[in-house]
Amino acid sequence: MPPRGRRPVGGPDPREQILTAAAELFSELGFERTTMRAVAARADVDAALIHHYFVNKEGLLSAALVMPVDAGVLLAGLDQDPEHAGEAVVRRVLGLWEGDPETRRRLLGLIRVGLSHDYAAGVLRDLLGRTILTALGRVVPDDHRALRAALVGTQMGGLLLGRYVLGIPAVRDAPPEQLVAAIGPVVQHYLTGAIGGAPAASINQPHGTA
Amino acid sequence: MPPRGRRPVGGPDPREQILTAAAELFSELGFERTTMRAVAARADVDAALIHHYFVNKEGLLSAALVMPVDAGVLLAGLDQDPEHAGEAVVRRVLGLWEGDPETRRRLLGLIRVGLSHDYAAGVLRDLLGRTILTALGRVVPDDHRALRAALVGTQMGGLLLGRYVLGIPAVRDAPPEQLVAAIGPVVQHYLTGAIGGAPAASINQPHGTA
DNA sequence: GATCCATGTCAACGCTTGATGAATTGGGTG
DNA sequence: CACCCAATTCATCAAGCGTTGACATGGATC
Repeated sequence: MPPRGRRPVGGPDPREQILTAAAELFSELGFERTTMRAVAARADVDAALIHHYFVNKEGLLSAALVMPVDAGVLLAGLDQDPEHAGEAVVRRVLGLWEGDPETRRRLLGLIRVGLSHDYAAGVLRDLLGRTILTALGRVVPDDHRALRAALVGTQMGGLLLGRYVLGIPAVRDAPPEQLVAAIGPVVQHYLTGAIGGAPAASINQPHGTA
Repeated sequence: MPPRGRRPVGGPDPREQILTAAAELFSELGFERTTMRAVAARADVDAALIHHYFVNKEGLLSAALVMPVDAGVLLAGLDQDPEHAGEAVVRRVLGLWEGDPETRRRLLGLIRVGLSHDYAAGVLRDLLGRTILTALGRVVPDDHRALRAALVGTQMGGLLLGRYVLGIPAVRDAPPEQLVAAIGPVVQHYLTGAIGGAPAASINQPHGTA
C-alpha cells in the first residue's frame, strides 16, 4: 500500500488502471456482481479514488464501457461485392472477436452488462439496431430496410450469444470459416433475399450442392 | 401481519405463493437484484420462511426456475411435413411466447437469469443445444446434426433476445407471421440445407480491420 | 519558496443483504 | 388430552455494499 497523498511521477496512470480493471471485471461478472472494492483492488488503488474520477458506479460503467469498434468501419465497403456481403459480415464480426483479446473482452462485457443493466442495454440495442442499419444501408434494398437490418442483428447476436456467452459446444468449437459458410448465406438472405410475402423464399447456395 | 406460529388452514399455500413471487421477481430483475425480502413481501410471508423451505437463495432459484415447456412436445411431429419444418419451428416458438403470459414470463425469466447466473446458464445452454437437438432429431440429416441444431438455437435465441429482451423495434413490433415468413426459411436452411464445406469467396477488408 | 489544486489514502458511516436461532402456534397422532 | 413436529414469525447477526469527508502529499504557478 503506497503512502498517502499524490504519488511521485513515473508509475502507471491510476486512472487508466481503474478503467482497465473495471472493464475486465464488468465483462466477467456483469454490473451488480462487480464491486467498487474489487475494481480498486485490481487497479491497486483506494476505492475512494474511483469516486474521485468517476463519481458513481454508473459513471465508472459509462466510462469503461466504450464501444470498442466502429460498426461503420467494420462493415464498410460491403456494397463492392454485394453478392458475398453476407459472408463478409459474418467473417468480419467473427474476425473481430477472434482477434484482439482486449476487444473481445470489451465486447463480451458489453453484452454481459447490457443484459443486466439498462444503460448498457441501450448501447446494445443501438448497436444491433440503428448502427447496423446505417452501416448496411447501401447493401440493403429499400423495402423492409429496418427489418432486414434487425434480422441480421438477431442472427449475429444469437451467434455471439451461443459462441461466446453461453458456450454451446457445437457453436463454440466450430472453426470460424465453417460458421461463415453456414451463416453467411443466411445473412445474405436477410440482406437481399425475399422477405415476407414473397413465395418460395429459398436460400440458394452459391456453390450449388444439395 | 399474521401472528406467529402455524397458520390456520384454509388460506392460500404460502409455499406456492413464494414460488410464484420468486418466479415473477427473478424474471423481472434477474438473480442479483431480486432480494429475499422482496420475494417475501410479495408472497406476504416472512423472509425466514423462504429459507425454511428452500434453504438458499440458489435453492429458491432452482425451485422457481422450472422449464415451462417440454421442447420435445413443442417440436413434435415436425417430420410429418419436413419441407415446412422451419416455418413450423418459428411459428410454434413465437406462438408459445405470444400465448400464455405466465409461460412468457417464465421463459423471459429463464433467459434473464440464465445470462447472469451460472446455474440457469446451464439450463439455457441445455435448452438451446441438447434439447433442441433431440427434439429435431428426425428432421435433421445425420451430417452436422449437432451443428445444425445449434445453429437453429442461435437464430431462435437471437430472435427471442431481440424481440423480448432487448426490444429492438423492427423485431419487437413485427407481426408474428411476418417473422415466420422471414425467419422460417432460414431455420429450414439450417435443418436441411447445405451447410459448410463449400469454399467461401472472400471479400476485401477495408482499412485493415481484422 | 509560498500557495493552490489535483491526486491519493484513510476511516468510517448508513444501509442492505442473506442467513440464523429462538420463540410460538396449530395440526396430526397415539 | 398429551405429545410431537411442521409451519411461521421475530429479532438479530455478520458481512458487504456504495459512498463520503477529512486529511496528506506532490507538482505547478507566480
